[in-house]
Amino acid sequence: MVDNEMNNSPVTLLDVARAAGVSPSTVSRILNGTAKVSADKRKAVETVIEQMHFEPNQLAQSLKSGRSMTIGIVVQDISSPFFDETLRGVDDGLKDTGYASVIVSGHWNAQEEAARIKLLLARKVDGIILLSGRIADKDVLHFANQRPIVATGRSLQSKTAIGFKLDNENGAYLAVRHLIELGHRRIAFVTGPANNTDANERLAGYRRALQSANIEFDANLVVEGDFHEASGLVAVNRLFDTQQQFSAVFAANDQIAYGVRLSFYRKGIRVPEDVSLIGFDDLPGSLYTTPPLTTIHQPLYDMGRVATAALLGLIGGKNVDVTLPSLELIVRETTRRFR
Amino acid sequence: MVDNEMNNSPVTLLDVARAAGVSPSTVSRILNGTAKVSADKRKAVETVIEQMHFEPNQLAQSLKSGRSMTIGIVVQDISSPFFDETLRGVDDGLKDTGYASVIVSGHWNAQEEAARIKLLLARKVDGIILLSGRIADKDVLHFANQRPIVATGRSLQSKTAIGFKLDNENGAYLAVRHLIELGHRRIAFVTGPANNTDANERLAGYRRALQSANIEFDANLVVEGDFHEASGLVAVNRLFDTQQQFSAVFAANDQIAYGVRLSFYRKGIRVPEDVSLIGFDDLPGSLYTTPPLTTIHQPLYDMGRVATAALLGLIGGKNVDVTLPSLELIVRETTRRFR
DNA sequence: TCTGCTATTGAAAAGGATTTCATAATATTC
DNA sequence: GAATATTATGAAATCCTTTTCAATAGCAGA
Repeated sequence: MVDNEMNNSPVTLLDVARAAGVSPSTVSRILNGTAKVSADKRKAVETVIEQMHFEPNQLAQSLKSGRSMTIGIVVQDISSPFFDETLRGVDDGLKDTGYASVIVSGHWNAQEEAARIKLLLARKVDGIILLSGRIADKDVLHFANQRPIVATGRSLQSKTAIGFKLDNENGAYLAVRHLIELGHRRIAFVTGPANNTDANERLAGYRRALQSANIEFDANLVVEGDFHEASGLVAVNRLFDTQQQFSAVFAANDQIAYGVRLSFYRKGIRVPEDVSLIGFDDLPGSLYTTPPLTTIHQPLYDMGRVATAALLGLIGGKNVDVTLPSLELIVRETTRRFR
Repeated sequence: MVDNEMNNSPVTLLDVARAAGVSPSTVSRILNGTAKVSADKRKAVETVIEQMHFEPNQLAQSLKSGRSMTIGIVVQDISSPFFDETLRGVDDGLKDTGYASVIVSGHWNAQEEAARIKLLLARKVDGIILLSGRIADKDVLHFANQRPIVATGRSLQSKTAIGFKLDNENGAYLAVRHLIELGHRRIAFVTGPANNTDANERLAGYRRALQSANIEFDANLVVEGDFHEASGLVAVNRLFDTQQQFSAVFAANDQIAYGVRLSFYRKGIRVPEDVSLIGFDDLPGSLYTTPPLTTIHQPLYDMGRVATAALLGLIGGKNVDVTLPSLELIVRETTRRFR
C-alpha cells in the first residue's frame, strides 16, 4: 500500500529501471532471463519490482513479440452444455501454458462466424479453435493463412489447419443397433436440422443399422428437430398426430431426448416400460434425468483437450497428430427389451 | 487473393499510407473519423485499404489508447449451467459494443481467483465482471483500484466497484411458504456448503418461513450438499437412513434438486404424488425435467446483462445504478397439496 | 605493462497505431 | 488586394517492451 496506488498511472518498466538505477534493457533481461546480469543489479531490480508492484504490460509485450498469448475460441452457443464440456477441456488444456482464451459465439451462422474470426484475428490471437459451425471449409483454410486453426466437426488437414470429427454415422449405428438388439423394430428418429452434417450422418447410421437388420426404412418415423429440447417435444406430438406406431425413439442429441421424454410424461407413457429412448452426446445432465438416459457418449471434454493440444502444437510449429477416443454406447435406464 | 497473402507479414497502416501517398496521420484520421480529410485522399486511402485487406492491429491501438476493448469475466465453473446463463447475458450485453471478453475460471478458490484477476489486469482488460466467488471483498476493492469491477453475489459500492446480489433469503422464504401453503409441515432442506453465503441466506429464509407458520425448526431435516447433483442424491439417502419423516424437500439449488429427484426415482417414490420438491435457480434444464421442476427463478440472464451495463457505465465514467428484477416463484409440476 | 577477449550494460531502434503541434494552403473579410 | 481566420495535412512524439548493436570495464595471457 506504499506504492503508487493513489497515482493511477501504472508502473512501467522504465519506472523500475530509473528507481533501480539501471537501464530498461537490464530490467527486461532480468524479467525474461535473456542474458546474464550481475548479482547486485539483479537484486536491486528485483526489490524495486517487489516494492513497486510492477507487472509488465502484456499489450506492449505482445506488440513487440507478435505473440499475444491468447487463443480465440469460436463456439456456437455460449450457454449450451454441449459446448461447455468441450470448453472445459480447452480450459484445462490451457492451464499453466500462459495462454488465455477469448471466447466468441458464432450462433450457428456462417456470416457471424466469419465476422468473429476476423475480430479474433484483429486481436492477434495466436491461434483459433473453431467448434462446429457452418462456415465453409475453404473460408476456414483461408483464415488459417493468418493464424493456425483447429476445427472440430469437420475434416481438414493443411500446414496451418487441422480439423477432426467423430464418427457420427457409427455412433448412430451403435445406438440403433442397441435398440434392435432389444427387439425393437419400429424405431422413430428425431433428427437435427436438414442441412446439418452431423444430423445427416446420424441419419445415415440409423439407416444402416435398420438395413443390416432387414428392417425397412420408413420415412414417416423420421421427424426433423433442431437439437433443442422443445423440438423433441413437438416431434413426438407429430408422431402421435400422424398415428405412427413405434416402440423406441432415437433422438439425434440428448437435448432432443429431454424434450421427447417430457412429451411422453405428459401423455402418461412410461419410459422405458412403454417406450425406449436413446440420445446422443451424453451431456452431464443425462446422468440425472428421470430415469437416467441411455445415450452415445461423445468425448466432448477430450475433444477440447485434443483440440487445444493440436493448436498449441501448430502454434509451436510442431507437427501434430490427433488421436481421439471413440464414441461409446452408454446403457442407462431409458432402454429396455421390447414387450 | 491479389494482396500479400503469400508474404506473411501483415499490412500495416504505414504500408497503406505509403501506397496511398499520404501520411500515416491521414490514414488514422480516416479510420477513426477523427478529423476532416479531403474527398480525394479519403477515396485513395479507402481503395488502398480495400485492396490490401488492411486491418488495424488492435494490439497497437490498445497500447496507444490504453483501452484494450476487452473485459475480463471470472466465473467459477466454466461448464455449469448456472454461470452459462449469466454468461449469455453478458455476451448479449457486449454485442455491438466492440468489446470482447476473456473468460477465466476461479474454480471456487479465493487464491485462484486472485491469480486470475491479476492475469486479466496484466492483459489490461478495461474492466472485470466477477461472478460469485470466494475472494474477500477487500481484495476486490483493492483490484478495483486498477480497473473497474462489477461483482455478483456480494454487495459493494465504491467509485470503481459495484456489487449486487439477489435476495436469497426472500427467495427461500417464497419457496418454503409455497410448500407450507400446500399443507406441508415436515419440509426437508438440502443446503449448500456450510461456509457459503448464498446457502446460509437460503437457510435463513427457510427458517423464517417455518417460523411464520409456527412450525418448529428441526435440524435433522437439514442436510448439507454442495450445489451439485450427486450431493442431492446422497442427502436424500441420508434422510432416509436417519429415518426422517417429511413430505416435501426444498433444494438449495436446481442441481441438488435433480439429484434429489433421481434418488426418489430409485426408491420408487413418486414426485409430486408422494413427495413435493422445489428447487432454486430455474436453470434452463428445469423446464425439461420429469416432471418439470417447481423452483425459484433467478434472473441469471438479466444479471449478466445488468452487470455488463453497469461495467460499461463504470468504464465510461458514468454513474450507474442497478435495478434488478427480483426472484420469483415458478410453480411447475413437482409440488402438490399434501395428502 | 600492453594487447586481446569476454562479460555486462546502456543507447537506440523497432513494433503499429494515435495525437499534438506546426505548417502550408485556402477561404474570408473589409 | 492585403490581412486574418480556417482548413487540410504531415512530422514527430508517445504508448511500453524487447532486442540489436556498440561500448565500457575487467580480466587473462604474454
